[in-house]
Amino acid sequence: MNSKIETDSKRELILEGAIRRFSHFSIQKTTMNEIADDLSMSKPNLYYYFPDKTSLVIAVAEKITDEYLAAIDEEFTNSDAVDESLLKVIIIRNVFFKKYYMLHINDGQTEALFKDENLRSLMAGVKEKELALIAAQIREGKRQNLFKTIDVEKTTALFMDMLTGLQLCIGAMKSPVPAAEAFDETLHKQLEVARIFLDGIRRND
Amino acid sequence: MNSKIETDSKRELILEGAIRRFSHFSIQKTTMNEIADDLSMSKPNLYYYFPDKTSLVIAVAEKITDEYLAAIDEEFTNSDAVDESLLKVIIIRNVFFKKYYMLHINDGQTEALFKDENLRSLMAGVKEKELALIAAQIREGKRQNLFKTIDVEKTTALFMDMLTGLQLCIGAMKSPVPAAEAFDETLHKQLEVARIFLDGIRRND
DNA sequence: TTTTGACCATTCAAATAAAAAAGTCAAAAA
DNA sequence: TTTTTGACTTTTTTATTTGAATGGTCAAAA
Repeated sequence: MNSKIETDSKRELILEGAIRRFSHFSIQKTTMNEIADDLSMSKPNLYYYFPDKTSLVIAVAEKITDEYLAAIDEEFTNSDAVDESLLKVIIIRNVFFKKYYMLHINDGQTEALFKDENLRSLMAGVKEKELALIAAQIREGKRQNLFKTIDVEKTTALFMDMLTGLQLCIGAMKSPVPAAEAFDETLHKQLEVARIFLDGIRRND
Repeated sequence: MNSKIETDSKRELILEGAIRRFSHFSIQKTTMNEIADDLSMSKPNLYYYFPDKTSLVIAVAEKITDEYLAAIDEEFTNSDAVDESLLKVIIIRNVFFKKYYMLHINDGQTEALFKDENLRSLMAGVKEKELALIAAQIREGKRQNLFKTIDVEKTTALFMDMLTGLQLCIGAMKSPVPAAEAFDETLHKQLEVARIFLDGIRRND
């Protein structure tokens, strides 16, 4: 009997291989055979660790989104100025978006995958956690009398919708592979609007 | 020889018929035959007034966007409070978006059509004019010392991008025919964020 | 317990055929 | 001369087929 720890590390290896393929080409364009070949293993062996492609995708999504949420959390715990850290989160968002753009985990371009209830609920959960983190930060800003007496939940939702909307503008001018400049332009716009937004909810005494 | 005025009124009749079809079903789903039949005329007769479908579409787009720009202009000339009129513009935008949603003049869903250079430049011109109108209003707000010393052009662009982005969120949850609630939710979000945005650029003495 | 070659079933994409729509023209009607 | 039309051609779109690629299984070996 092999150790659980070795099985886990093999799973980890597969995940990393899958992420490499997924994020260079897309999920749709990478085959299970390619992932197996990259790792010099057979396809059935892959299926020994992951029952099907969907569960592999979900595991990948879980890993990546955990990394993302951890990065935000890290920023919030290590920061003092509330509004500065909110701007930093925008940068973190964009780093991740750029890095894992090809996965199209955000938009519904991965049509077929997104019919899967598990993936849907995973992403819903991530969005919820993300929202909770940002909301906590905004609530803290309110507590510090930095912000006006706003409805924290609603304001947070607006803030996030605004960012997402600006993000979508990138996909709207749908070149199959969006140029690097497009990402940077989006980031820039998001930062500018966020600054105005934060000014808009800032207390002015 | 028939009068020019009669020819023009016939063109107008055709335009109205086309708009009716286009906005109930989409541009793609309405055929030249359907438009002709609606008006009890033959297809070749239609082609006597419009050389091809594209030029008919462009004429329709021109008519509608003129109506839109006129509505904004009207609002701006008849208003006194700058920020109030900016919020009203959001409502006007949404009325038009809802009314002519099926035309998909905004987004690039009308793929084929949008390869047409004439239509592209028309829409670019409309966007430019729209931007100029809003910019004038924001500039007026600045002149009245209502707003901070901001870069009017950049701020206007951000304001519009923010609205467009929020608009796109509607299409992101792409149900083929978006529910009426979705429109209203978008309008509501746009108004809320716009209020915060305007607070953000407002002078606070 | 982990790994694999050989295999099946399903899905996807290229090719093709069928249908529909865009667009033309010569001639008639106004 | 301007406007209108029936009959026709060409182009585009849609449906169908078919062959290859891919996801997924299994019995057997390591």
